[in-house]
Amino acid sequence: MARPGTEELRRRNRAALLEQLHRHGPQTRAELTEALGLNRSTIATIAADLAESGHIQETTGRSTGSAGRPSTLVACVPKAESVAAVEIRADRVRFALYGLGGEVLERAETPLLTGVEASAAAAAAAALVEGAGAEAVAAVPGLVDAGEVAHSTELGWAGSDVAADLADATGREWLVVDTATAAAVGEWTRGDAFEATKLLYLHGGRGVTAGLVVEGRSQRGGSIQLGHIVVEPNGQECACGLRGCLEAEMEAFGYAEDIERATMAAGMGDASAKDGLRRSGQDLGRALGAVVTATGPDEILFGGWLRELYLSAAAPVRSALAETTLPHLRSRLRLRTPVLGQEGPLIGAAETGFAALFDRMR
Amino acid sequence: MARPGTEELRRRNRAALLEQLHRHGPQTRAELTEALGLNRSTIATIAADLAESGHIQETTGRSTGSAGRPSTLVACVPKAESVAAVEIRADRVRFALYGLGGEVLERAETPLLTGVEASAAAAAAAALVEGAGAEAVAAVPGLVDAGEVAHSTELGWAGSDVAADLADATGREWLVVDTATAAAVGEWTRGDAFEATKLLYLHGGRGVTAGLVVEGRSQRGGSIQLGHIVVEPNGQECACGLRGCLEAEMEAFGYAEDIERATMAAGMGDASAKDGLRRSGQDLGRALGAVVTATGPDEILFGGWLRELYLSAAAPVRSALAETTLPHLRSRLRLRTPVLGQEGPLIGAAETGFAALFDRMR
DNA sequence: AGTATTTGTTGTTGACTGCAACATATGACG
DNA sequence: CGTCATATGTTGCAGTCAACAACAAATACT
Repeated sequence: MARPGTEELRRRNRAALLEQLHRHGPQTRAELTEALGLNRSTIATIAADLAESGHIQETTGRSTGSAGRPSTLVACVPKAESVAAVEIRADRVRFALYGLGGEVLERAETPLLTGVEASAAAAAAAALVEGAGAEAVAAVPGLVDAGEVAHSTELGWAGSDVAADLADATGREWLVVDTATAAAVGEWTRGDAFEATKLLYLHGGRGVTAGLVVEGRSQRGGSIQLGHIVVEPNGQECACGLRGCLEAEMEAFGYAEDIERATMAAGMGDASAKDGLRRSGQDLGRALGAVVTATGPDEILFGGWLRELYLSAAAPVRSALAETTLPHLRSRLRLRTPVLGQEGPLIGAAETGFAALFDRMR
Repeated sequence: MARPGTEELRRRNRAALLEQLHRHGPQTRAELTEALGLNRSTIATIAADLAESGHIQETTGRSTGSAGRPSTLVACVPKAESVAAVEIRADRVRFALYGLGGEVLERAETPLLTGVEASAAAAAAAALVEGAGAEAVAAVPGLVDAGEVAHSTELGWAGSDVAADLADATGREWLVVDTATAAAVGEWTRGDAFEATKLLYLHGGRGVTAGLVVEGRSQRGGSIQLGHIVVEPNGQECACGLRGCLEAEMEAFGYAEDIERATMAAGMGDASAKDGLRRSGQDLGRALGAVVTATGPDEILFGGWLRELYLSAAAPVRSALAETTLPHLRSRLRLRTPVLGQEGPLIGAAETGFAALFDRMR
């Protein structure tokens, strides 16, 4: 009875096969053999195992055009495992249940009164989730550290133990990640940023945060308060108590979530709007410069309203960045906008949950 | 013949046992059983295996004072595996050969002419190493990325492929890490910073760099050019082409490696020296603020001449840090000085090599 | 001196993966 | 349309591994 020994191998291989299908879609057994580096017979054993437990479904292979016996196609069953993802925002809580392979099984949302406490948001999330999914993950905009939200400009929270609140409200464990990091994971796994080894996602909501993801995986401390990088020593007073934070300096220009109006005004030739955008872009570039020097990403995505800011003020962002980062760090840097839009944080939260699920299976 | 399958288990367990001995010193088989979570009999098998290959030595157990048969003591054999560590500095190349368990087997150094090219430094390193050790690791002060030194203020290099130069000169593979990261690894593994989950080591040489280590392991992009964080927009011109870099601003105060003179002068009441230290500390604190916000460490070590700066200007460093980081990030932060001194980078480089060696054994 | 306790040793067992031989299903070719 | 080449699934077997249990050994305690 060698359980923790040899059976660990089986568990690892099971998890690897399922993860492969989850991430890269239906594949033939031959492709799986290649991808996992295992023997044909081993794949057969594991596939039979997973088929019996209902995780995968095999369909008799169709001809591929080339010679040889066609390989059987293997696909994961969406409902076999699912992850409940929740995004907590200032105005509402969004929920989606993702099945294996990334399919959306359910979707819902609840409006939230502004200025809501963490426990109330947790209650709203609990009502939406109702025990669905093997893992539950919440994305919260702010500085997240070990389940706690240390600071959130958007929600006005500080030191809220959201993981505990959610656990109390639902009677289960929760993972908590920050929205920017979640979105980064989403763009890497389901967007087109999978080539980036170090991906920095900027999230512009009521606050400005950033998330760093290395090879697609979030990591402890990847939650970055970009909005509280000091860009102007002795600058504007910020709600956080510091002076000259990026958020405070930007707020002085009078917009934030109201970026559309500003870009429109600038487009119509409004000089003060133009100048505001330019200076915002410059401040953002400076803050980014420090973060880039400190973390060395190779791709930066501008999400939320920063997307609009970047699209209409790319030049000042780039030039401020150029003035504050070494050539080498700059040269390998790609600046882009995300492709998943609103869904990014939810998808990324779900993928974080799936990663945990696969890890737990091993 | 199930090689890549079940034999992988054996390899993993062998490596785990050896790593345990390397990191925590001689232990009894009973302790190893506890630490690795394996069965007594399994430990016995693996120990016999490693004893035959000469990696460990078992000595009959002595009484521990408590009841029961005394457990046999197991120790790793230093010469069984070794790592060659080299530190390249502006004035010399230092070399030490470390055996399993961290023992120093050899030590040597070669003076270097100032303004030396990367290839010449590589040749000097090659002569010192001469095929010794299973792994060879070089610590270089600067921005290291995938074996290349993108920027080094101290050495005056930019875009030097040191890994390739070393490989050419020695006919073997080299790992290249930056000096600050190496020192961080050293302080974590052999110093007293093992409690830190995110350790930031500041290295003051001719340039100012930093290294980030998460749970004792260096990571891609952990090499931080702290000296090129811009602390003064439109400030002093820096050799790197930017303006207002920390290095350039500090250099304006006239010291760098000559910190002893400055602290002494300040101690004697020299007002301008005092002011220089204060302003240097302030600039350092500001740059640190950005790095802390971006990376969220829980411990910072001031190494090289920054040690002296910190010891004599802790107040301005702390207050500037307080003005540029959120309370939560600051509250869990411990500021300290390293304990390994000059040996830190070499020890850390060696430990990086041992980590690679153990990974390769698996 | 005898008992309790802890640990090393040995033979056995259940499990896993890889291999090789065979069976099966397709395309290519005459 | 039949044969051959090719690629893949299937099956029985072999080699390896870690856990377990029973036994032996070595110590402390009474």
